[in-house]
Amino acid sequence: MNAQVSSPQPAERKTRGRPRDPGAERRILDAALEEYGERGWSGFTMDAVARRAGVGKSTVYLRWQDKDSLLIDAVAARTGSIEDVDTGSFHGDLVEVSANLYRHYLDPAGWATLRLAVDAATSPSSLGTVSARLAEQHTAAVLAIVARAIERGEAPRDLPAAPLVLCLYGAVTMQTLTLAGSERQLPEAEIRRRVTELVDFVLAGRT
Amino acid sequence: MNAQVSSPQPAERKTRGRPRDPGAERRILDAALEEYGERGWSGFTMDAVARRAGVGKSTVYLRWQDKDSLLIDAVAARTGSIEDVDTGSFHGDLVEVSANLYRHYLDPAGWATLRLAVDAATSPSSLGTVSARLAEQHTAAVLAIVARAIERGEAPRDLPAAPLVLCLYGAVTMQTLTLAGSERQLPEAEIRRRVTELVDFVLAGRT
Amino acid sequence: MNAQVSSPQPAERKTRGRPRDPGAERRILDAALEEYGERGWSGFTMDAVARRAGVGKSTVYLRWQDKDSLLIDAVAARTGSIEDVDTGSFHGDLVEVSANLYRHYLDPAGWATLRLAVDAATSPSSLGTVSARLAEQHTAAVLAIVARAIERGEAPRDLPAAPLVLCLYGAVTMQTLTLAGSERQLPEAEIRRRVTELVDFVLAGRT
Amino acid sequence: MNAQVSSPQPAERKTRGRPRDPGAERRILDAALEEYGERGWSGFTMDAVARRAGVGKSTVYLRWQDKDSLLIDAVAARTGSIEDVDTGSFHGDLVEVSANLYRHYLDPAGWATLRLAVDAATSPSSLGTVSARLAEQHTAAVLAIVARAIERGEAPRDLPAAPLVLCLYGAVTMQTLTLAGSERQLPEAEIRRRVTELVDFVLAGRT
DNA sequence: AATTAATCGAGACGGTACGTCGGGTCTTATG
DNA sequence: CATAAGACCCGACGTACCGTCTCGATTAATT
Repeated sequence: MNAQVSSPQPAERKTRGRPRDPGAERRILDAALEEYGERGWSGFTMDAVARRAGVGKSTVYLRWQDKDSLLIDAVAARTGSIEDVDTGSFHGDLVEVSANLYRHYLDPAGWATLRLAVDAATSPSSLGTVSARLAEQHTAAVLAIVARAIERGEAPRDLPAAPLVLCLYGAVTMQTLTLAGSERQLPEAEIRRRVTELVDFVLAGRT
Repeated sequence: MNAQVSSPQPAERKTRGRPRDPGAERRILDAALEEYGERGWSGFTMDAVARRAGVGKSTVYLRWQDKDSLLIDAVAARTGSIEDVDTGSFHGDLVEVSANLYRHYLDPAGWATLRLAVDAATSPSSLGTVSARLAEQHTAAVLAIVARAIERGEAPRDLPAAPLVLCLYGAVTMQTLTLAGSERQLPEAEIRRRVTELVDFVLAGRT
Repeated sequence: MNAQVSSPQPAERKTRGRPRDPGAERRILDAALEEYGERGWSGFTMDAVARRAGVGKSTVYLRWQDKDSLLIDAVAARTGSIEDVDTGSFHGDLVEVSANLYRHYLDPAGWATLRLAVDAATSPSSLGTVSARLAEQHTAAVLAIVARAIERGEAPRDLPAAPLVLCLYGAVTMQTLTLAGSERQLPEAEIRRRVTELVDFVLAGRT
Repeated sequence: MNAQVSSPQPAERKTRGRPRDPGAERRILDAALEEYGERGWSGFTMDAVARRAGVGKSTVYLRWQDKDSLLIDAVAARTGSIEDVDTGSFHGDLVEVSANLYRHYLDPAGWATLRLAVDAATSPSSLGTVSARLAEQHTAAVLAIVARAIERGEAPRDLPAAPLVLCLYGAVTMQTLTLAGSERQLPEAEIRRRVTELVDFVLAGRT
């Protein structure tokens, strides 16, 4: 998916003057993500990002109005491809998509998505919609899974999809929330175990 | 409840010289909360807090080692009394406790709890336990509710309490996450409606 | 006079390709002078000059290698025709030429000449000769006047011309130096009065 | 002399809070002068000054509002003790004071005084008076010399002192103006020779 | 007519310095 | 001693300009 979230300039296509370096954007986003991963939020510096991307600060500020916007986009760019999943069974799909989210949250960049969403919720800025947009992407993916399951007759026609998404994603979020720094290295098997437990709970008596 | 979380210096009682102004602590915490509510995280300034509290910066730093600690305490001080609930029915208790959480999250100070928990999860600092402690409080409360329900025969003995808590709290969290600034004023009825939907979903086929 | 001082590229005459816009040079110099007059040195910007001249920055940098060179030329272009003066008497000539200089210094562009000369004196750049060249022009003019006066018998054959030039020009310079922004609008009569006083002093006992 | 020219803050004496480091001011001024001497105007950086002075940038900006103000003060601080001179004879005094000025101008810091004066004359800022104040100091010194000479009977009672000062100082200024970088190392004897020539010219027929 | 080569306006580029702001510490004089 | 005030060092912020570069679009002189 990976749609720009707060997105560099509305892009008035006139092609007057030197065109923007098409590679710069990618390089900056990557640099931002790496910096964020290595130094964390409080060590995250625009100067460092620019330097690492081999770019002048003006080039960064030409595309993003401030630090937050950049980080949001950098982080949102990573938030793709969680969603498309098709294992053949309803239960399997939910486990798969939840495990994806779980893994996403264990990655510093992925976790940053959540942090920014939390920030955005109360901040007076215009970025308030970030979380909503991100959430929509996820929701849509799970809704597709549910629709498929209903088609296949694996789920009742009146299965309340919205609460299901909220519960599943929320549960994963809450669980990763309690994992401190060192514990954030879970083996794949453990992730699947935890996720399966949640899916089982959510699906109990509905298949 | 309101246990100090990272807490002003243990304060070795020796009482030589001028005693600490007993009101200062409260004034600082209040000021911190107000500042945080009005300006958000990025506008939250130690100078501003001190000024609003009518206090010197040293007085603040004498009690809290840094900005994070202060905000954590300021926020934790508000985080009380979510938990004890007894409406007489399992369903009612869950609705009540979820609504409490919902309301808590709509308050800037309450929301800050979540933000700090998110921060703490990846930060190398010693605050990593904050979220855990907070989560424990909540979990314990819901576990008590579940135990009571089982006693009353309203729930099966093998009801998986842990996933239930995660799903319910997670779902509330995710839902408030998508609420932007202006939408964060929900009428009580709307809160109950949303919460009831979630509880119904979680309890379906289990009562 | 108006010789190019650091001058737009020697221009190797080959004339293939589009010829340079003949008006651009003039427009840029004018714009530079106006900008300098309005904003002063620290507000003098290449972008602004280009914009005002209705020209791309490349067009400017194609003709002058840097900001200094442009300003020098812009300013030197205005520095003409101070020198040729012939009133018929020695005293009259000196008054005339001094008044010319005085007026020149009250004009922002003229004043800029001095500023650049001062800059050039210590800067390691190759502009070091600017002041010298300018000074030579002036000196030559006054020397001509002195020679004429000696011919006419108005001045002794051993009149030390060099110190005379230094004193006269120096005195005018120092006097304009103490004039702040608002005071730099002197009526013609006042200029003549001040200049006459200086010439009288310098000529005393020598005619 | 060395009066503050644009001078750090009017200084509202209340002595609340930590007093300003009394050494900082001196250290900053010295650092500024050294930086200016070594790197010249265009290489003169606030960061470098602060670093060299072992001081934070805020400490600098607390005392001077911007780069210009600092440089003016740094440079003005050096402009002292040119003036007091008493060799016993009128001619000797003038030679002495002129040689002092000459030497002052050959020093980068001293030359900067002139540069700033020139800047100040046209700049819209409030520093327009710098040059005037500086000039006054010098003028006053020479006037004292003239007065003494008249007392001693070495000069006529009606000697026009003002033009004399202007001519002498102006001539020295103009002469140093034509000296390029490398030529600015004159042996003491050469300075005296040049200065004596000027004084002789100015005094001719008046002693 | 097609080609070639230079110039043009526009504006993005990598840098560097600016002046501001905030964190956390330190130093006074006053309780 | 603690306190209120406020200066201190540090380092990041976002802006502004410099001088360079790269576009697409002219504009002539040369094929």
